[in-house]
Parts: sequence; structure tokens; C-alpha cells
Amino acid sequence: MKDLPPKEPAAPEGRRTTIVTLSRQIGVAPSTISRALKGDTRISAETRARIARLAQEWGYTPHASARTLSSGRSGLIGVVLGPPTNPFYTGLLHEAVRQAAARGMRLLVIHAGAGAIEDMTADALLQYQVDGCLITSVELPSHVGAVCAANGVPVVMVNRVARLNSSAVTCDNRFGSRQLAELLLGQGRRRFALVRTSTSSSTGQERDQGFCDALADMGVERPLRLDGRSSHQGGFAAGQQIAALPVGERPDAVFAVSDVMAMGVIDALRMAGLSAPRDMAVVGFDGLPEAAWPHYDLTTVEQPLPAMIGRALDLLQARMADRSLPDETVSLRGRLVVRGSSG
Amino acid sequence: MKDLPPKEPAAPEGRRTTIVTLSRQIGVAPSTISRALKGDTRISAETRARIARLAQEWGYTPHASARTLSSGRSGLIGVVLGPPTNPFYTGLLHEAVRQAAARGMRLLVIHAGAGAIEDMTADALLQYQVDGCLITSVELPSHVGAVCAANGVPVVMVNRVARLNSSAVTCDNRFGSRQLAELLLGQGRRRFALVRTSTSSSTGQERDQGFCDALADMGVERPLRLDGRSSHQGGFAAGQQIAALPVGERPDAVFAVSDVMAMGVIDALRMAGLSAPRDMAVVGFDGLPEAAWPHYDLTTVEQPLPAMIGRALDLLQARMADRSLPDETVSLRGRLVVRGSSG
DNA sequence: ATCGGATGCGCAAACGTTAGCGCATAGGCT
DNA sequence: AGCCTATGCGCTAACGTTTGCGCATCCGAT
Repeated sequence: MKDLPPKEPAAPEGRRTTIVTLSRQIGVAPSTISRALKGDTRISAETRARIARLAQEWGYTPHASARTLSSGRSGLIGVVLGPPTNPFYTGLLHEAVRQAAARGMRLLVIHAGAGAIEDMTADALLQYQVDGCLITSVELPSHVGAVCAANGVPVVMVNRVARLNSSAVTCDNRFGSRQLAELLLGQGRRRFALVRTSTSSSTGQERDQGFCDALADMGVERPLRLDGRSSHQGGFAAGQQIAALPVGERPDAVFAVSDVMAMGVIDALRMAGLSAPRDMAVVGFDGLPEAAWPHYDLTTVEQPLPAMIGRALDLLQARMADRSLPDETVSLRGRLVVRGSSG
Repeated sequence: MKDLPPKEPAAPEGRRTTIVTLSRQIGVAPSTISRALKGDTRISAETRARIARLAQEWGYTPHASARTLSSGRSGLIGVVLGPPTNPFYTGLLHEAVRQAAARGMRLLVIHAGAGAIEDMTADALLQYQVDGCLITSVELPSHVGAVCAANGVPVVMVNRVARLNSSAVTCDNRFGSRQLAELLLGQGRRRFALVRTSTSSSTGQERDQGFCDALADMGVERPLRLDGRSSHQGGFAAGQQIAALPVGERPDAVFAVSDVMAMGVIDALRMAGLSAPRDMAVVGFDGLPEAAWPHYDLTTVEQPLPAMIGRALDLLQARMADRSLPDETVSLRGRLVVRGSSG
């Protein structure tokens, strides 16, 4: 009944159990151990089984650095994360951690937040030999892009349009915002306001265009445009402006290009004594968990985050295996989630 | 005017510039390069300067894996991150990334979220030879603890009490919630509700106790206790219960042990037609940026996050340098931030 | 009996850095 | 002039894995 986990069962000198420890135990070459452990069929099935058992018994753990040094592959994905003011990035990180782990990869956080990325920081990509890079920041930091390109490190942007030397996976922003527009138009709304981000991200622009195109198709006049930071505060400020409009000029529907901003709008309206579905419809985009809070009850388009991360990792892994693959952009359709805020 | 950044200036064969590339260029031993680059004073100042210049010229980037393999130090900090439902962890991550980078270290995200951590995942700690571990999860995942302890990897818990084989840095929860209690008592509030987390984290318990002790000191009866998940939803549910109380039994102040929960409480009250400072005071704990939103305007105790992360990294680095250092717990005082929600 | 090809594994050279010794050279001291 | 201590580097052996070859052995086919 030796049920103990393989806790240094026979590594007496406190030295790590390595591939040669095993090789000496069992009387085969280290290379055989290495191959057996990764399932190389050139090694007979029974030898592989014996080796697997031995490794288990001795609590063998591969040494990632040694593998990296020898093979050039680190199993690490460099991540540049967007600002904390948008919970979307938080969800994205969590999903990425989970899925990467399932594929045997880990996330190395290179940079997080809004600030510019320093060159020194970007060098970590090289130092740690990341196999690929996941970027969700507003813009592909130039130095990171250069470093990756110069070293053949594949880059995938998530929720951003592709730049030079990068693939990308996004939500179908145009289609999504068109759906929102059509929903509102179908309700008879005709006076629109559009709350956008001042830093014109590709995502924001696409949502803007998709929405406005749908309005144009119906011959509805262009919406009132308000710009602000992509955060609750940005939306809040826009909401205050909207609330301050003379009653006659008030829109009957407002589309904020991100859920956080929409939440800000709602809060601002409320503080001005206006209410989300009653005085005007408010819709957002992203599908944050927060948008479902009863207090917001926000109609939005939910980005298919798990699928997006999955595709992003697919793209990355494909390009790790074959560096010559051309850049690719995939866009996935989101799901319109109709809640109370749209009336 | 050769202003180009050191972009493979002379690495013709696409081979990485290594320490021996440099050593051959300049005619010294590789070991000398290594020592010079890390400022070893045994190398003359002028040689060091020459080498530094050469390295710059050739765009030399150290190979982290090689260093790790040889020296045993990876420059990596393993991170276990709490659930995405509490923005506190997001802020913590951002701060940690920034400060770690400033100290030349990177964050390897081992696990994120509420789910249990798998053994395989924990093994990444060993594989990548992390120098230390930062844990903010609710409880120290047992396997992670075991792995770290067995391999002498220092562990620091943040916002959690220390477990066996770990140091910790927390906010002074008792003092903070006492301050909140005294603030409310000073206003004449006497009927209290306490919204707690059902999973009894050390943090939650301490805040509970600090608050109740202060009440007891004033001879005020024990508060009504409501338990829920540590999220907006948990707080929301508690808020609904409070709102549903007969008017005579309603508290005149509620303390939610975290800001997210307090936000949930406020939203629930509001949906029931009650309002935060008017019908009862609501206070939280953490000092989230979200708490400052005009819509919440939440009185809270702000955890000194930058200082906490700083101390956590201090503890970690000290224990990397000297593994024999005893575990240490430091608690830092937060700052009472009085806003509108407390009336 | 001989040959040809699988099948199964071993050899040894990388990968880039670090660190324990050890060996010169130079200068100051007696 | 000889000895001693710095000062400044070089040698070399790790660190643990991977991988391109290459070499046996064994099987069946000729």
C-alpha cells in the first residue's frame, strides 16, 4: 500500500531526477529515455512502458530550460495584456491560461496595462525564447513586433486587426454591431448616439462602421458621435454629455463600442435621473459577465472568447511547426444577447 | 548616420549572437564576457566597458534558458491568480507585472481562476525552475505548496494569511475594518449587517472580526450576518435579502467584506428602490478603482497594493538569495477612503 | 547461405551560460 | 633581488535535453 505520491522516492542526494538518472537505472541510453517519454514509436512499446513506469516511480520532471536550450522550443507564450480598466482582458487572460495549459503551454506575461512597453521588456521575448506571442494590447508595440519578426516568432493579435507580420483573430465586429443596429431600428429607434474610443482602435472603428452602415442602409441619419477613453469613466463622461442634451436633441438609443463604456453610460444616465430602457436604449459590445448584472442588464454582442482563444492558439501552434505559413486573419461571429437595456 | 537599432548587425548566418560570438570577436574567454556583463569587479573597468560596447553593437541578448540551466536561477516568478470575478486580482497582476519587470523578473502564470489546480499544472513550477511563487488564490493549492516546499522554492501569499512553508503579505484587515466600524458608529449607526464570503478565507474572517470587535467595544449588538460568494453576484444576493427585510428589521449600515460584494449590495438595494447613503450606509474593503465610480461612490479601505507587491517581491528575493530565511508575515495598513456611500 | 530492409537503440555533439579553480603578470614590501 | 599579495583572466566542467547518424540484430525473402 505504498500510496505516497512520487515524492523524491529514491533521489537521496537531493539531486534532481534527470533523464540520465533514469537511463542509468534501467540501462538504456539517455536518448532512448528522451524519445520514449515523448512517445517515439522507434522505441518498442514495452520499453516505452517500462520507461514511463520508471519515470513515474522516480518522480521525473523534465527540465524546461534544458529542453529549450537543446531544441529551441520553450513551451512559453509571451502575452501582452490590455489595460485593467476593461474586464474583457481579464476574462481573456483566464481563458488563455486555461487553454494554454491544456495544450502544455504556459503564459509568460511580458507586459500588462496601457503604458508603452519598454525595449528592455520586449527583450524578454528573446531571452526566454517564447514560441509565440499573444497580443491584446491596443496596438502592436513596435519593438515587440520587430523583435518577433526578426526572430521568426509568430504573433497573433486577439481582438485586434492584424498588423504587419502577425495573424489575428477577432470577433466579427461589423456584423455584430449591424445586428445591434438592426435590433434598435426594428424597435423604431431613429435618433442614435455612438460612444467611441478616442484612441481609434481597429476594433472600435469596425464597430462604428458596422453600426453606421446599418443605419445608412435604412436611410437613418448619422449618429451623434462622442469619444472617450475605453473605460467606465470614458463611457460615464459620454453619458453625462448625453444626459445634458436638451430633451429635443436627445437620442433614443446609444451604442457604446464596448461594454465597459456602455456601463459607464448607463450609470451616468441614471445619476442624471434618466433610465436605461425607459428614456433611451443602451447597447454595448463584448459580452462581459458584468453586463449581465441585473443593474445593467445590458444588451450586447458576446464575443466567443473560448473559441477565439482556441483559434488563436491554433494559429500560433501551426506557425511554430511551420514558420513559413502565411499570416492569417480569422473573424468569428459573436452572439447577440438581448437584455433589458435595449427596451 | 548609422542610426539603425542593433538589428543583427553582423550575425550573417542568422545565428544568434552568443557570449562566445563576443568572446571570439574581442579575444577574451567566454567566462570573462559573462562576468563582465554582470559587472563583476574582478574584470577591469575598461575591459568591462569594451565588452559592454561590443555586446551593444552586436545586439547580444542573453539566453535565459542557458542561464537557468547553468545557474539554477530562472528569473521567473510563478503566479497563481484569484478568480476574475474580483477585479482586485486584476489590479494585483498588473502591479506585479510592472514591479517584477523593474526588478528584471517575469511572471509565469501557473493558474488563474477559481478552479482547483491540477497536479500537471503545478509541475510547471518545477519544469521552469521558478525562483519563487506568488499566490493570491483563496487557498494555497496543496500540491503547489508541496512542490515548492520540497524544492526549496520560496512562496509568498498576497492578501492571504501564511500557510505552512510560506511567507505572506496582507493588508491589516482587522485594523481596516475597525476603522470602518468606528466611522459608522461615529455617525450613530447601531444596526449592522455584515456581508461575508461563504468560503471562509482568512482575509474575510479577519475583516469580520475586526469589525465585530469594534462593535463589541461599543456594546453594539452583533450584526446580522449574510454569506455569499465573493463576487458582485454574491453581494447582490445579500443585498436582495437585506432589502426584503421588514422595515423595522433593516440595518442602518452594511459592511461587505470586499468591494465587489459591496457593489453588489448597492446595486441590489437600488433595484429594490433603496439607496445607498439614504436608506442605509454601505461600506466595502479593498479600494478597487471601481469603488470610486460616481455610481457607487463607495466608502472603503484601500489596500496599499503597490507597497504590498513591493514587499512581496522583497520577501521573495531575500529568500531566493538565502533559502534558510524563516517565513515572514507582513501586514500593511490600508487607507480609509470616505466617500458618499457611508452617508 | 546471402542479402535487404526493418526494427530498436546507442553515440556524441550540440545548445549558451555559469562558476570553481588556477595561472600568469605586476607591483609593493623587506 | 626575492617573496607575497593583488589584480585580471582563462580553462574546463558542468547543467539536462535533443537529434542526426550509425550500428547492431532479427526477420523473411531469394
